[in-house]
Amino acid sequence: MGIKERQERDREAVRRAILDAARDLFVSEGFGNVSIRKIAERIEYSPAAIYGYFPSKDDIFFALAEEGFRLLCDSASREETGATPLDRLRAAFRQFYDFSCKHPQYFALMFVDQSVPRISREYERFAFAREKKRHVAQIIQSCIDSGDLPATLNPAVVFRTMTVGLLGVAVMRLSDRLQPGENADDLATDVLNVTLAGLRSGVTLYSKSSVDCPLEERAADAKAS
Amino acid sequence: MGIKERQERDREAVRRAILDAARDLFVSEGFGNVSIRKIAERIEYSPAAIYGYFPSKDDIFFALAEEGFRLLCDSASREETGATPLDRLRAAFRQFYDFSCKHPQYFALMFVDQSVPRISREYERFAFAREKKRHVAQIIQSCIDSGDLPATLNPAVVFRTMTVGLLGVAVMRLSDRLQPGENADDLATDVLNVTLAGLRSGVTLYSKSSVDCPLEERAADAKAS
DNA sequence: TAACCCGGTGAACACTGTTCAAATACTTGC
DNA sequence: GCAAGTATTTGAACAGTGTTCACCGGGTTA
Repeated sequence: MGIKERQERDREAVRRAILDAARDLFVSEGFGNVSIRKIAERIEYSPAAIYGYFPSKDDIFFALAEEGFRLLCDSASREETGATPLDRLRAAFRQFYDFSCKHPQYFALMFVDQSVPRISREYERFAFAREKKRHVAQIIQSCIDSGDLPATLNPAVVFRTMTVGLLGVAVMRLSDRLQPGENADDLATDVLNVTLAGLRSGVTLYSKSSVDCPLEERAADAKAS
Repeated sequence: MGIKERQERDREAVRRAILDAARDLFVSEGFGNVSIRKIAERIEYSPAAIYGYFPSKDDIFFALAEEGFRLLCDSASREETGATPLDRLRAAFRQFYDFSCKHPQYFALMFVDQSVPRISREYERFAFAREKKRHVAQIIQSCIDSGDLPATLNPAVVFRTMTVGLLGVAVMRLSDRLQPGENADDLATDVLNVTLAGLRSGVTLYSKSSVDCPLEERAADAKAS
């Protein structure tokens, strides 16, 4: 009765081989230069065989994006031994920026590329990422509790505000739009400091958002699909 | 003696037709779906003819990016009738974000796409954009002069800090990574306010940068090419 | 052993950017 | 007006892309 299981294992092994080959190719050549035929050659299968495992090329990239989120969430799990809540918050977002430097291809796939927009829709599949987000929101909350951040702030909006600043730096760096004299790392530090300072200053935020997607939105989403 | 000139005009007309066709295609279908053959069909020329006007497809996109910068700089020139220097500064960056909403394809080409990174290198060609940047830097300086921003701030770094925040929001919006409950416009407002509040709070910025690229960098750049 | 099923394959389709020899259109010199 | 020369335009081809599909072969099941 182990036949079915062995078949399943084999299938999973090939699936992994495809993803590994795709990852190797796209970290070394950029995801614009990854082709089904190159992947096929690397795993010594015919190009058509890949379509028995993934319905399209985009789905391979989608799986890689998921892998990227796993990578980010794992790396961000360590190094939270900051002294103060504010230090831990700073470290968490610094790690977000560092990730964009260490894994530029993954980062582009996860946050920039327009061909993989399903991410914000696939609820179940990215539950772990939302879990991570919730964790950072707790750090933000502890900053509020300790008085490092004003009590008027919404943790979810703080999260987004800090995210987009560093996302901007990362995009600027990855798309090579900085002037020769400018340094992305220093800019990241400045953005981190300026944003935190701004948040501490007691500005009133307009955005309405919560760490988890509201239930009514989830229902509307389910109805749309 | 007008023949040479007429020839040149004809050439320029075809060049324009190519760019117009490319622009139409790429604002309606996204620049990933623009092909030389589609452009050729639109202008009723053979695909090969286009290579008499542009050395490669990337150069067409590069020309479009330049056009986008012209569009941004022009649109940003109006509406500077803010009451206070700070209002004018806010309006300038709000327009940057608005541009990303009004012309998403241009914006992606100008600030996100990795296949057009020459922009930061082509010095002469984008002199007008640096001129615009200098203008915004002057607004920032007037904010400093009026006491709306601390005198310790470097205008160029202020410029970058505000840019990357809104760039982050724009990228988030364009790549469709916001959660269903989140609103990009509100987020842009928050980022604008938080960043300005942070800058006003008297943080010390680490980045060293100037509005114009330092001369020694220009020399190094010229040597590299 | 025969039937079945399912994974892998080669070939093909419709695309893509780009190149190049050949043909055409036009300008110039006689 | 005709020939020579020069741009410009073209069709065809090359090498590549994602994707589909009829077909084949081997392991599984009856």
